[in-house]
Amino acid sequence: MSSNKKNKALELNPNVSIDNIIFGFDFDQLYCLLIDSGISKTTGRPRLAVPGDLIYDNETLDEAANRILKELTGIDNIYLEQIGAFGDPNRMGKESDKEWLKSMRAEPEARVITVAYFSLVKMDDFNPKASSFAESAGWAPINEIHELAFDHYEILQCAREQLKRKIKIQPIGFNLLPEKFTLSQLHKLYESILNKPLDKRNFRRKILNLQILTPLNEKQIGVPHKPSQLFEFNEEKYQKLSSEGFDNFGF
Amino acid sequence: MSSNKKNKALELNPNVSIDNIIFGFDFDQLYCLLIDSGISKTTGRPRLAVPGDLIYDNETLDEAANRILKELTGIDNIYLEQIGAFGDPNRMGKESDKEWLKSMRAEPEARVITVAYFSLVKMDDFNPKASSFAESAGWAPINEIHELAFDHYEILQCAREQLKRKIKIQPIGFNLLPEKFTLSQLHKLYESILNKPLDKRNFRRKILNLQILTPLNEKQIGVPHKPSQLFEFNEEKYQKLSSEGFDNFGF
DNA sequence: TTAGCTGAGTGTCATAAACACACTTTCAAA
DNA sequence: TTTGAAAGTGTGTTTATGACACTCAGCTAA
Repeated sequence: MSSNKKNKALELNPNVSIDNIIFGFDFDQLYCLLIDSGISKTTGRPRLAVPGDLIYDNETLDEAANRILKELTGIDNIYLEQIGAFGDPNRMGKESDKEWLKSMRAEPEARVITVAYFSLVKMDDFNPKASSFAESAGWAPINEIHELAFDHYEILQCAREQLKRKIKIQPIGFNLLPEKFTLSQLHKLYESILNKPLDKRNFRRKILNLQILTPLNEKQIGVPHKPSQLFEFNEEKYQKLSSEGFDNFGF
Repeated sequence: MSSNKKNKALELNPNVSIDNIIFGFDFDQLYCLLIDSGISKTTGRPRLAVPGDLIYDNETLDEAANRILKELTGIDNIYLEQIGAFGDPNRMGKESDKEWLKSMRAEPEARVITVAYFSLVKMDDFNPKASSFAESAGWAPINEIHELAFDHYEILQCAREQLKRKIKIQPIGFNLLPEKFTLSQLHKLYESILNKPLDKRNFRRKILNLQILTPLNEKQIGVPHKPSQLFEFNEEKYQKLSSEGFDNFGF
């Protein structure tokens, strides 16, 4: 780390990275956006990882996380929450990781602490983009991910736990849905995140009692069954609710 | 960062530090352990900060946090939980901070991300110790702290919030009490952490219903009022309870 | 046109948790 | 022996939770 160069602003910090678990939901299950850096020479398998990058010395951690999101998906203004720092000295010790580091990093041996984030995106907004750190990127169903580069699998599990914890307390789930959605979609989302079935009637009662949903004069069209009422999230009412100290959705 | 020296194990990483919010409780209010690095030349006031240090390249973040705790208090094996990373590029930008950095750090201009922890200690165990990073250290009542070095005040507030959140879910409060304690002491502890009064009878009922306390054949002695029954925390029962999926103390 | 499929939508009862609330007991000190 | 100070205790009300099964609306295909 040289510390007093003129172009400090453009300098990557070799010791701190951001990794960003990007969650999506397709009305059926949770997905995570993974990048593929190609077939590993050491394992012969594709090397899947969570998108991430070293930070620049002039950006905040949140800015870096947003930058990564933007570079990869082209989208902005996304729900983003820090998970925490992961810093096992051997977190990048797998052979396939070292191979990748050598090809990508100016200081491949440097000890890197990563700050993990998760973000919640509307899957429709996702515009896959060539990025500096991936040959390709795509959505993987969360339950079908069993192995990732570095300590990313561990980070993913922490992200799932944190999302579980958080959604019981704040209605952040709406960030995974389009503006207009049905109660069944929301129901399925909660089941996917909490990873357990929730009684339909009890769920609807609880959500509706919160009064943070505005029913629209609109229904689903073209579905081969009774069309569902559409709702939108009422940010304003929620702010009022939470300013009164409400912090429990009770799932 | 040189990356392939022989003595890598002994190298401080100039870019990553740990700060450790150490909470204590004296049966009346919450305290936080602060270090005093002497009178600032720029402000003329004592420079109070949370204990912390750069990390070594061969230690995990948890190990570094424990090291800081040990160096300062001489105690080991303490409840420790990560809060998260704080990385505003200007987090060390106050004049009094710069002054201190110049006198203490090999690379005073380096951009430092800090990983914050909080720990819960039994105040009796605290053995003040001369430490490399402080002239003196002492307990400050949490509600009387209004200003700290760096971004430590902000970190402290996050720590308080996280403790609040966590104590509703896990009985970590016992770490702040001696082995043997009374229900009133526990009651006061919860009130201090949650920062609101709790009904005595409802509190006692809730705690006792959890069945994680073992009543002892012992009472307070020498108190000028009805002596209180002493209890101890039953780790075993708690483990059983939480393995059954219990995660809500309902405060 | 109608029969059949699919998911939407709806209400009640029983149980459990939360909350509000006031008096008696035990010890030490004066 | 009186006083002060905190310990300890129970009930009724309200609110939230959880379990549970049928009808409705629209589409499709025979």
